[in-house]
Amino acid sequence: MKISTKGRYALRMMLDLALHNTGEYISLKDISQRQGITVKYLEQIVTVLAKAGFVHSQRGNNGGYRLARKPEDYTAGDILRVMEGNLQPIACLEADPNECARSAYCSVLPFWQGLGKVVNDYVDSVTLEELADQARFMAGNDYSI
Amino acid sequence: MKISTKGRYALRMMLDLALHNTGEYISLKDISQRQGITVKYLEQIVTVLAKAGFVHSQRGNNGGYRLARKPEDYTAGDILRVMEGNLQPIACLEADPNECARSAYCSVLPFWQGLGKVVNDYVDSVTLEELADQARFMAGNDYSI
DNA sequence: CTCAATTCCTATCATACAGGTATAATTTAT
DNA sequence: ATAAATTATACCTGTATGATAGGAATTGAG
Repeated sequence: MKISTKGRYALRMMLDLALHNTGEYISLKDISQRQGITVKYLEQIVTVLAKAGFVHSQRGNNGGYRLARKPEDYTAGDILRVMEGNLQPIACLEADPNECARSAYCSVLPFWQGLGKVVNDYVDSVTLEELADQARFMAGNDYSI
Repeated sequence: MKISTKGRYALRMMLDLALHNTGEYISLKDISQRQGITVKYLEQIVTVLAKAGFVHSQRGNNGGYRLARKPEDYTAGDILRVMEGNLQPIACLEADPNECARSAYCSVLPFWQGLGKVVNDYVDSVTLEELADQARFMAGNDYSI
């Protein structure tokens, strides 16, 4: 019952991009220094975010990444689901194909469905802009975090 | 972001005991047949439950396990936390010793704390008795599930 | 007392995933 | 051209998960 580092780091990376959302491209090197995550690991994470259309990339010198939309148009849930897959607590609640044989008469299923719902509702209630606001508030306008 | 089979099976096992809560001891063999889980795997799970004082065991012929308290005195959260550890979404939120170095100025921490709270509040809002009611309702008094 | 049922204890094993490193190819701005 | 950056791929190590298995110890019933 844990969020993996990929999901956590993705959130911090998107937050970093939101705090430096000037329109210019931000290099992974800069993000790496601010966040204390190796460039190599960030590459793996940002590749997924780019494929999902969450960030735009620019190759070459002065290249890097920037947000594809405005910070208020991402929820934390959007970002986490891209990295972690759906946020359902058990496999039975994912796509129907690999449906559990007991599902028709599984009396615990509604309980798990309820848990999946509160989790997804919560993470979708927080936007990237709100996280950025929180970061600016805590850092007193020092966006290095 | 998944509950492991240990947690899921523990819940089904406790539910099975609740549905057969006659005061007599229930053998793992019986539970195994009803739940489709091997006796050997059930042993591992019930050992944890017994150490936590959630079930009482009786050795020897006609031995087995029974609930230590009434079904309404367990929450699903009690059972899951015993098997899964605390249900916090990230390690930073566990015991203070291995505290993250960034925690003092981590602007994402409140978000994760909020997620941990909705998860724990939800699982603590459902009792074993309520799960048993649901099972009896769905099975029409056939407690085999 | 003995036997059978059952808990208890300790291994073992395969697989998957997490977390991270390394190397090299390709693209682009200047 | 060349430097900086992305992109792709492959590899590595450790740990957790999801089981299975063998056997010892305990107990109740006959």
